[in-house]
Amino acid sequence: MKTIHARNLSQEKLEKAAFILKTVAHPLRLSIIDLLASEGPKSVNQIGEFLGCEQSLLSHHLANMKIKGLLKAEKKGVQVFYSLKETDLVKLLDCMENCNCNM
Amino acid sequence: MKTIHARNLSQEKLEKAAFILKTVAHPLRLSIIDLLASEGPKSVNQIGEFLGCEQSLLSHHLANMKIKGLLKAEKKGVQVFYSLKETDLVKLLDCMENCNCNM
DNA sequence: CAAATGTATGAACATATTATCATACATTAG
DNA sequence: CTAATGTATGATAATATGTTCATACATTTG
Repeated sequence: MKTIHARNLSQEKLEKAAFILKTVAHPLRLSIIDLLASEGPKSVNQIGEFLGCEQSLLSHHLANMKIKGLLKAEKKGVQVFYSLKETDLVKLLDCMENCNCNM
Repeated sequence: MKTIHARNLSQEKLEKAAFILKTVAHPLRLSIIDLLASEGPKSVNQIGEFLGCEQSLLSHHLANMKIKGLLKAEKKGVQVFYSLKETDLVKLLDCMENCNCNM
């Protein structure tokens, strides 16, 4: 793919934005963000119970979002509490929530 | 994957949001949206010149975004002018632009 | 130490996404 | 009608993503 010259957004901004959007563009991940945003840090099990999601799948998603810088993790004993690293993510959720895209 | 019970966002909202985010989560697509948002309807060739992108690749992306309800197309002679169908997309761009996510 | 609990990880698989190429189609110009 | 231009499409290939399963690892409890 050739270089992109966007009028308003720089190439770097575009790629960063796409990277974040890609990481977030999944129902389960959105619900995780939604949960952590409104409830604060939660352990893997707690998140799993809230969202009705299996441990392994959840762990994979959490690890991925952590690697990509969206979440942070804090270990307390045998449990790991995840929370939002980038609180700006809430803005994205708000944006989507108020979006009347009729598709 | 089991059902998701998000605290704030309904399952339907979550899937709709993820669908839109997925469609948009690509540098080229973001730049297309950015261009159409600031310049209005543009033909495939015009977009290609602006963004330095090949015809076929661009056509595929445009068709995809059209199918998914983000863009609309109007044929004028041999040319096809694309424009934003969902102007709310601009909000998303603004949101990403103002996001200080340090990743 | 052994067992129980909470979490992570790797393999395997299915599916989706992105890009490229060749070619088809539609419209206008000559 | 033929050629030129603009756009769309299908096939293919490469890569990425999402899910499941089995199992490993770490920590606490008894």
